[in-house]
Amino acid sequence: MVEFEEEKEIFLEHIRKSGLRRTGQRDLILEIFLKTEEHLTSEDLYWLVQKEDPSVGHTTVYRTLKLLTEAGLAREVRFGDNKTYYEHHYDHEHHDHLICTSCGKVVEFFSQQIEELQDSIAEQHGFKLSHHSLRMWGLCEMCSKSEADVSSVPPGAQPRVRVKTVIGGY
Amino acid sequence: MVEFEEEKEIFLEHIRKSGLRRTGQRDLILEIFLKTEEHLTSEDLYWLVQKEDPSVGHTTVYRTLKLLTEAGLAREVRFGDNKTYYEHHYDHEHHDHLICTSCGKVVEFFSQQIEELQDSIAEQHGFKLSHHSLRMWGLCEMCSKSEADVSSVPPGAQPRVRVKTVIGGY
DNA sequence: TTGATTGCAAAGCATTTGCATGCTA
DNA sequence: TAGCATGCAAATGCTTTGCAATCAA
Repeated sequence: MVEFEEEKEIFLEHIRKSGLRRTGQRDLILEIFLKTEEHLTSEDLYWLVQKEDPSVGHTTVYRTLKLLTEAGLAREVRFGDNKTYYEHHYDHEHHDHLICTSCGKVVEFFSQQIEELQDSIAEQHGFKLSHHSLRMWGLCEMCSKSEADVSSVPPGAQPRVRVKTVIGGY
Repeated sequence: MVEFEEEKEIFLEHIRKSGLRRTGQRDLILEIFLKTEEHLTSEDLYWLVQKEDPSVGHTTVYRTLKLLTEAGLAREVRFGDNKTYYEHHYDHEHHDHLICTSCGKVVEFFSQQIEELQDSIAEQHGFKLSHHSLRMWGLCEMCSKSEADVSSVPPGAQPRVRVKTVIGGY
């Protein structure tokens, strides 16, 4: 069984429409991106690709992620650590992010009510909206419980977001 | 009449509490920051400071802006061009941003309803919220009117945001 | 064959850091 | 006088670009 047929077709269609070329590297990068259901940096994806084909360069991964974004398969997100993460975009509901500033956990959520309010605010200001980004930072349940007790931070917890001074606003 | 007394007092108080020192550079940078009611990068502020005192270095402006942020006088914001902007924070209502992707115009807005929805969503997920960032991108009224007609872009319009692929998510 | 694609190295940017000197408290 | 602050230069980290070689159509 072939996986991600639809996504791959969309990619090929985008390649075709834009007069670009299909290459082994692009296929491989797309494949691995689609397989990985996580927020990835270009760097992260680069290392995954390396395991399959060590000849692929950093640059190609960067360029391919841009391509996937243009094709509507990927979406760029930032969590406040000055890195660009990519997540699946095609066939994924639009959503926003809740980010734990202690352990780096990211929760995706969606609120129809907020979406509607946003549209109406944009309209009030005469804006034709193309996209938006809503991020909320705070302590997740686990981290706020163990706030006072440093030793109880989950072992191996790797904060994705190390917020010194907050980027992206309060 | 002395302007910005309150802000200056807050700054001095912060200096005191943190065991830091008051210097001419910090005073000057604060003064100019307070005078400028705009979204400024460290670079922007650096050049304004240069006009008054060419001996002040870039580093000091960076460091002082961090200080002002810690003191609660400034707030960092990002609009999608990978630069950090600063805006006044003290005694300024919390607000979010609408950004025109064509001319770079930034509109500040506030919605009590959205704030409340955010709080309730965070609560549902067990998060103790510390801050958030909501940005919406699109075309402002003027730009969407002149969309088809490139020649009618306002002369001298300096897009603050040059969005190639969107940073910060849709 | 033609022109897009690749990978390397180098360049770009915004931001941060090391360090000797200078200056508040 | 102690040690924080400053400014320079260099380093950093992520991302983009120039370019010669390679490869898809």
